[in-house]
Amino acid sequence: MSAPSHLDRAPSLADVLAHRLEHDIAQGHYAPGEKLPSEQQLATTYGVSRPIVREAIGRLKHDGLVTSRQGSGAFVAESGGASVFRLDVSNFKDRQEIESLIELLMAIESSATELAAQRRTDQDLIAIGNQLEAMQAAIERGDSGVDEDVAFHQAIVEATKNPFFMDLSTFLDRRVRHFIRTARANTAKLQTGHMMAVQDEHRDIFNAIRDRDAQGARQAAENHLKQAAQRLAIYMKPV
Amino acid sequence: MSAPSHLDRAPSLADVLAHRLEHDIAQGHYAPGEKLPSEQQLATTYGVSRPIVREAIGRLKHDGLVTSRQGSGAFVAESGGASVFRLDVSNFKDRQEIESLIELLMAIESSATELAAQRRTDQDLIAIGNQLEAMQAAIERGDSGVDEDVAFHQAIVEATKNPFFMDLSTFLDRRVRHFIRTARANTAKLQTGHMMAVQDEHRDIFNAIRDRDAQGARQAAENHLKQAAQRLAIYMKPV
DNA sequence: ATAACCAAGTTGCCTGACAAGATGGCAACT
DNA sequence: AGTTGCCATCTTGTCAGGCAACTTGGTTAT
Repeated sequence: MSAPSHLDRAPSLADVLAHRLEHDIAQGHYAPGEKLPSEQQLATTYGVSRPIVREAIGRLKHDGLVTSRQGSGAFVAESGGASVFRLDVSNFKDRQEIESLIELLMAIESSATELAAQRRTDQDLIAIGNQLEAMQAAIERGDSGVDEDVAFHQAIVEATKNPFFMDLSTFLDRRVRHFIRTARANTAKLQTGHMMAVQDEHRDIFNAIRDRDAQGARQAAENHLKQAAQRLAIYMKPV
Repeated sequence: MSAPSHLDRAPSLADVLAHRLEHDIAQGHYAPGEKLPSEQQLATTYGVSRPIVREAIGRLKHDGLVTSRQGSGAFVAESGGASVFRLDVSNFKDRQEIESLIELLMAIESSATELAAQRRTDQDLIAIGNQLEAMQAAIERGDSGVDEDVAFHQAIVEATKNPFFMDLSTFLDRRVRHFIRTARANTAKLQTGHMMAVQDEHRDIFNAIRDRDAQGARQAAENHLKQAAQRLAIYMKPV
């Protein structure tokens, strides 16, 4: 079935070529705006076939590092560097990586909560309140409430109206939530006492947002995330 | 939302196919761990050739959405969602987007400064101090000092030892700096008075980091970024 | 000199083919 | 029977060659 015993699969030729070109561009070997060699030429110099070159270049195009014009050639993108940022998270649960990820999540979420308090519309507030109630219902139902927890934070982030916050938060929440799930499967320890605390912290955040108290919202969010990180630490295996 | 409405260029077949598969996976049309149709099959069903299918799937692999095993097939990745986050920034001067970007930058940078104050080694402090002096030299030289400014912040972020902060900050700094450069080319207005203020704010940050005053570092950073945003607003064209 | 034009180069895409790895079933053996 | 070993078959990875659409720069004709 799954059992993804990921031995490092051999990198494909397109992989190594893409990385090589990427490296050459970053190193300034090809200047911005410069035309890079034709596919045929790259194929011969690197000893691979043209489809491989196409795949590699296609990847760079996708990452905004080069743009190509039919009939003309491929050019490395101007405007210093890529127009898309890639955040690679190795699926592997490396403790260090998870902690770094959580730090980033805390930074994003606390700022987002502050902004949400400043900008929330009445509709935003209603949405956040609904998620708060959904969380309450989950608790009384005896559910894990992880999904509702995430939804609550998502509703807050959406009130910022900042797409970057929204996207990043979605991604990070997903990641961390996934980590929690897999980790919890090992320890299998339910903590209903914790959830009451979570809900109290959530309520503080909600009240601050309701009152448009930006500073208070930030502090409430920081407090909540700090507590959450501590609760989470239980699931972390000691190194 | 992130409609790739690249007006300049018609989307390639691989593009549309990749987006389509991406959409199907996100929509749950293909479950995690499920094997998706063979390349040949996809080629016939979508009416394109196998190389195109390969390119599209290669892109999804690159983004961590699917994994493929030679001889077996391609499977959509487990672990809820992608393992890489893509932040697409349309290269061009959309005021809304720049403001959102700057907000994100402020969130990252102020948190990073706080962390840096907690974790800095003596070596980190020296590196940051060096950049501070370089900035001073640039001012006295009459330079723009944008590069030195960025380098100062980079040195701080590196002191966090958090790779995600480092990478994201690098990207955002690059983007914003690029915006400043192009915008400044229009207004072409040098502001030596501003730079003295910048330097003062930088010094406050430095001192707080030196004293390991996390709270003070955060406040100094927030103050600096707030001021910087206001100075930057000059370059923003009214909508 | 200027304008139309054509040939070479380049990307976008296709067909066909072979090698390497994986899978499932069939046959042989215990 | 149950297990083991082998093989046909499928799938991905890679290659070769070729045609169409487009860009570019020089050449020719006016």
